[in-house]
Amino acid sequence: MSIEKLIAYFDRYIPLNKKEKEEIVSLFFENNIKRKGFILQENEVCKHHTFVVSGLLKMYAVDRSGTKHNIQFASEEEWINDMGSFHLENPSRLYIEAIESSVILQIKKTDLIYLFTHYRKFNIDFRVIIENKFMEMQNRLLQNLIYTGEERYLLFLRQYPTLSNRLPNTQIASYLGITPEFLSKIRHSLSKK
Amino acid sequence: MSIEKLIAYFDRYIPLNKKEKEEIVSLFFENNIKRKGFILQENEVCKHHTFVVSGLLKMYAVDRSGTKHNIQFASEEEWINDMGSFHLENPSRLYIEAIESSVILQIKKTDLIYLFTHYRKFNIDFRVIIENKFMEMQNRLLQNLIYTGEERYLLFLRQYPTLSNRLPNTQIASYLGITPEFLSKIRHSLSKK
DNA sequence: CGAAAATTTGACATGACTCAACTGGAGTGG
DNA sequence: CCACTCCAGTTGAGTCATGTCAAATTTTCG
Repeated sequence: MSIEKLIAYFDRYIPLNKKEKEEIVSLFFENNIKRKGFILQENEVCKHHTFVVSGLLKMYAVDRSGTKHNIQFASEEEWINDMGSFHLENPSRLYIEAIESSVILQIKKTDLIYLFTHYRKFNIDFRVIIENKFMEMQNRLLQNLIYTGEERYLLFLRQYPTLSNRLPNTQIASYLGITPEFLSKIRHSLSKK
Repeated sequence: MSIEKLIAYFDRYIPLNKKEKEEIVSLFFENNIKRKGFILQENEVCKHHTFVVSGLLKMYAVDRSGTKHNIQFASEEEWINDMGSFHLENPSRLYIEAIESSVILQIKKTDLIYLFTHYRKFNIDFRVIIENKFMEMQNRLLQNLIYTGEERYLLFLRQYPTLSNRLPNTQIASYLGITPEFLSKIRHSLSKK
């Protein structure tokens, strides 16, 4: 069962007692998303927080000219949602789409808040999760400011070797903030070294 | 007294009782930072979380060629630290420097953790603070991916009108991820409209 | 007042984008 | 399981946004 993966995940950081495990089982629900399926689209309110059991999702924004910009990927044991829309309950400007067919576990906002108010543990755990995401985001911003496309590509390969293999280059380019054509040229010039 | 500003700040979001106020008074300590003074430099571990009572600070990274890249500003009623270094206790790669002479209140990591473990309130409050910072950071990343320098400059003026007036253009350019020269050209071309 | 920093300006260089055309391989329906 | 479509990847020519460097000018703060 997928829910056991989530329990094992929590258990690793904040050992859970029986009652807490039961809460998890009753509050999270499972979903299967096919390749190219969406769990969030522009103008919807992001109503759930999502834990990825297996598969791979991407979150992206679409600009005026229709170009997609990947903000985040989420694979096994990672969390994803549009935090802005989730907390403020306003329409999202983002999409969350499955790159591979995926199994996910979701929780409604009210239920997550229930967990936060009744169990200090979860509050701490989610604070730490988000602190980590914040640092990752800050690093990425810095890398975008400091490094060229080629350097960012090499850093990405080093930092996410597994992901690199699962992702088409188009998706990597969109994440790095360059065009697929330019990434192709980067790869060509790297191969000559 | 500065500490009252901090108490008023907390009080606004999470009303505090007498005991909690006393904890705040005893755990935070005041510091005066002169213009161009540092509260964090590269290779130091970031040992404190900092609340700005008055003044203005910036956090930045320095790249290979010596160029500074502003990551964040913090003025009245805002928090600043290098979260990575603070939590993992490893040497920071960032600087935090006063742009204006500032009055700040600081708390040691161990004391902050004491607050987190003994008062659910603070845990929730800091989770919300960081969620907001995360969203801000994500927005900024997106803006950097989607918009040109000129567009980002106009967005900055609109989003932070007060800050824009207090900051030299050099600092704004560094935050936007463009050179001061290029910002100057942008301003010139805007003035002709 | 005087030094240091900020701003401006111009000539030139380059990283990265756009558009269009071509190729090859992967997924899908019959 | 084959044929077909379609999408990812590649390549090249031309262009644009932004950077670099250097020098002159103005502003700011101690």
